[in-house]
Amino acid sequence: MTSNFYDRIYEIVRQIPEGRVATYGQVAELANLAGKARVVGYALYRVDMQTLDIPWQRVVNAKGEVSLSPLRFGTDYLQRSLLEREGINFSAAGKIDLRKYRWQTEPDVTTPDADA
DNA sequence: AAAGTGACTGTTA
DNA sequence: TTAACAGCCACTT
Repeated sequence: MTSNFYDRIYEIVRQIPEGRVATYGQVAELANLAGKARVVGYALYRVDMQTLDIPWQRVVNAKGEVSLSPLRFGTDYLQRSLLEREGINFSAAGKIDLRKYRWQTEPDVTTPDADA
């Protein structure tokens, strides 16, 4: 049961620090599963039902919004609550500023756009 | 085994 | 800016 993919995914998600969020695509990439973002979502979908040891709430979609299944309707409020509790701020549209809260595991140059 | 589904993402309009 | 399409791969039936 549970393919290796899932174990890898869970491992990554567990490493997301508080006050930070990661996208499904990002988690997939870190888990060596680039392009399989949907699989990540599927894995987390199961995790929610099996265990709560994983901070699934810190995983959001590329739009910076909380994604959820119509089956879990209502849990979006829970997820948002948990994230706000960690210090993450939501916009009026209910979106997260990924530029600021995205879990960055790689050193980027921040694109110093010319010389101001 | 084939077809359908999905907690996604990037491109195009 | 949002909305719709297609691509993507694993899981379920």
